[in-house]
Amino acid sequence: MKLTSKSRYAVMALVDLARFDGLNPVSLRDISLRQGISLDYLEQIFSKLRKKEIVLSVRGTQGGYILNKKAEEIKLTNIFDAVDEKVKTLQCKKESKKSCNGRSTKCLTHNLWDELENHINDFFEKKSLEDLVKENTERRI
Amino acid sequence: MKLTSKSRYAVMALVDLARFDGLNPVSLRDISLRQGISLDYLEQIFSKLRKKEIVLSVRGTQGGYILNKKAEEIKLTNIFDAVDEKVKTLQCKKESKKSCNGRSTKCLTHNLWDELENHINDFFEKKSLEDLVKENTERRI
DNA sequence: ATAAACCCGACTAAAATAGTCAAGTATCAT
DNA sequence: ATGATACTTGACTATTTTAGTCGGGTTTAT
Repeated sequence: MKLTSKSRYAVMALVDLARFDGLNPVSLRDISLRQGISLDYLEQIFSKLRKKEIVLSVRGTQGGYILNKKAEEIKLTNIFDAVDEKVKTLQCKKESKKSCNGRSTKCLTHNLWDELENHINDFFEKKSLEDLVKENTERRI
Repeated sequence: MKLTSKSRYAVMALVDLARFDGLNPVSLRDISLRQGISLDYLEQIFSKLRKKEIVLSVRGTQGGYILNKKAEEIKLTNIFDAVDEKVKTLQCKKESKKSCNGRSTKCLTHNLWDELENHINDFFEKKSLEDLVKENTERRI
């Protein structure tokens, strides 16, 4: 399983975007400055978010990004999926062909990792971008 | 967050050990053969498990390892902790000093990762080695 | 026209992972 | 006693992943 700064940045950037969303597109430059994330890196991340239709881009001056869905419809699962952050406990891919077919004593823990994955995915499927924005604005009152 | 093959091996090896536990010590060589894990790597892993008092070693011929606690008392948390598998979403350590103190817009997602960690740790704290052994023996009937 | 912004692919330094290797020490069986 | 078995320890290394950087585009508002 992995969960690295790329997905953390993606979530941070989208929360930032969601808060300023509505009027004008938000430029990566602004997000970069506010969140302290490298602009170049943000571009990579948003390229993926756009391909998964989580954001829309507006090119040219005054351009930027806007959310392509309501914040409440964007679940964390979608974000992680977009940036290739596999919520995956390293499994027995190679072994599965020969030995991890239920009969062998290998992969005793096979089911465990499945269970864990489901457990985590549940968490991410329930949590939406809107939840995070709310939590944050509440806290700053 | 990390969850790599080291912890997978640790769990696999301990389930294996638990199943053969009781009579004689189980040698790493046997576990290595049964589970297809490099003997050298297992030695590294068991060295850590021993230091955390999860297993006891018996040296010399006919030696090996035995569980140091009842299987039901060994929770997955303990195992992960022993092999240094931090269940930790990479956090804002460095930033926290200057900016992640509640006032800044950075670390908007700070709480999220805490929540996630707790969620996962719950899972691991409930699951014991015995659970895994049972699940496995049931499945093979 | 020009500057602001997105777009895209290649490159790379550093860290983590998944081991290997070598040289021990302890204990049992004979 | 002595050899074989098995644990003990620490150093080493190849591979992969991560977290970016860099250079060159294209689009569009003003």
